[in-house]
Parts: sequence; structure tokens; C-alpha cells
Amino acid sequence: MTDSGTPTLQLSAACCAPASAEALQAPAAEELAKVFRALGDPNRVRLLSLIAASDSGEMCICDLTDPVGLSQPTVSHHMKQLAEAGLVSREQRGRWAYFRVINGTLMAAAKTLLPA
Amino acid sequence: MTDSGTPTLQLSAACCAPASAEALQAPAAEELAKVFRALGDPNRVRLLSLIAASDSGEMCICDLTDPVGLSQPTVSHHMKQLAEAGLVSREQRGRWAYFRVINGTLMAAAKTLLPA
DNA sequence: TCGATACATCGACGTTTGTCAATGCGAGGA
DNA sequence: TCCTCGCATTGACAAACGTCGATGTATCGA
Repeated sequence: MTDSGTPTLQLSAACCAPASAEALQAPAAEELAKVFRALGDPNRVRLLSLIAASDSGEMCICDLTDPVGLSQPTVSHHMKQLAEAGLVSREQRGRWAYFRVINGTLMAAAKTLLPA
Repeated sequence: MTDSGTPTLQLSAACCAPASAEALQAPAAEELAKVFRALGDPNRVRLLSLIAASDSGEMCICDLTDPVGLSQPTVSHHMKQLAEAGLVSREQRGRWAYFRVINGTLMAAAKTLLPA
């Protein structure tokens, strides 16, 4: 893991951009594309949705493999993608790795792209 | 082109879903993933941003090739992806094909995934 | 101490994706 | 009637992606 280990999604979306939008430059576009690409797979969309819909708001890998019907390594791989995009957080508790949805990321990305 | 010729993105997002979210089923997840996958490439993000930031709100292929630094066929290919995802509309006027941003699509997708 | 559990990583594979040059096609202008 | 322009499609190729089985690595309980 030499890159993108941390969700560096700062974006504008918070500060004081003038209402008249400027076209995104290449680095910003890459940052946004990373978030959207993480959601470009149906199984990852379902994984995120499952966590968001769970009662406790968090889930471990073993709870996720069955609903999506994928192998444990594959789910682990997908969760890593989501985590690197800043869409979920990962917390190790004992033998389990619990994932939670990071709520601002997707909306911030969408609003940065299309403030409308 | 046997599939996905039309932006069939109906989604819920408008009707009367109970506040307590349910995890998305496979078909809905695929529908959302199609939208996000279209934005999973930095150049497509820039293309959409360029159109959104343009004065007239519309742009043709020839105006887009230079800013992104891609060949005309490649830009045409990317715009087709965005159109099939329902993110832009295409209108032929004379020899030019004008593209406009369809504003609701991205926000609807984001809110369907994470209503928070 | 040993075995079982939960997860990550590795290696491999078939498929999909992004890109371009070449070509096709329709619309306008001369 | 040509020729030119704007765009789409085709064919090809390298790179990236999704998936799995096998394996490695902690952690917990007996």
C-alpha cells in the first residue's frame, strides 16, 4: 500500500467557492473519480448499503459475505476499495474488523462535481 | 448495443420510502453502479464538469477534445458512457452534437444509496 | 500450548476498460 | 455535384478490474 492509504478527500464543498462554477482540474477530477469508481461495482454498492441499513451502523466481513454471495477474500478486497475511497472506516476489535459508513464523502463528491 | 440504451434510472428517491432504510437489492445496486461507474474515470469527471461550467450549459465534442487532451473518438466514447448513464443528454443540431448535464441523476443516485 | 476463527495477502485467471488510428457517415458549403 | 467538417463506429492492444483458492497472520478459547 504505497498510495491512497488515507482518505485525503478534502475537496472544496465547504469553504467559499464563488457560485459561478469553474471546471475541475485534473487532480481534483482524479480525486472525485476515485470515490465514484469505488461505487462503480454493484457488489460494492450493496456492501455499502448493507452497512448503512444495519441497526448498529457497523458490520464485519463475516456478516457481509453471505448477503452478497461472494467469497471472503473478495469481500475483503471490496471493503479495502471502499475504505481507500474514504467511504467507510475500518476498526479492528479483537478478531473482527468493523466497518462504518463515512457519511459526508459521497455527498461532498457529488456536490463538488455538480453544485446544482 | 443490446442493453442500457436508455437512462432507466427511476430509483425511489421521490416516492414514499419509510425513513428506516432497507439494503438495496441486486437490480437497484446495478442501476446505481452504472451511474457511479460512468464517473469512475477522471476524464469523464472533467468532461461533465466542463459542460456544467460552460456559459451556455451545453458543449459539443469539438469543444471538449482540447481541454481534456484526448482524441476525438475517445471523447465521443466517454460521452456515450455519460449519456447511457443518464448523466448528460445529447442533441444533434446540424453537424454538431450538443451535450447538456442532466441535473437530477447524480444527486438522486447518491441519495438513494445513502439517504443520510 | 494448541486448535479454531476472522481477516488480509498472494498468485492466477478471464473479463472489462481506456485509448488510439483508421474508417464510415451524414450535414453543409462551394 | 464535390469537398470539407463533425461525429460515431470499428478493430486492436495494453492496462486495470473482479473473482477465487491457497496461504499467511493475529486473536481468542480450551
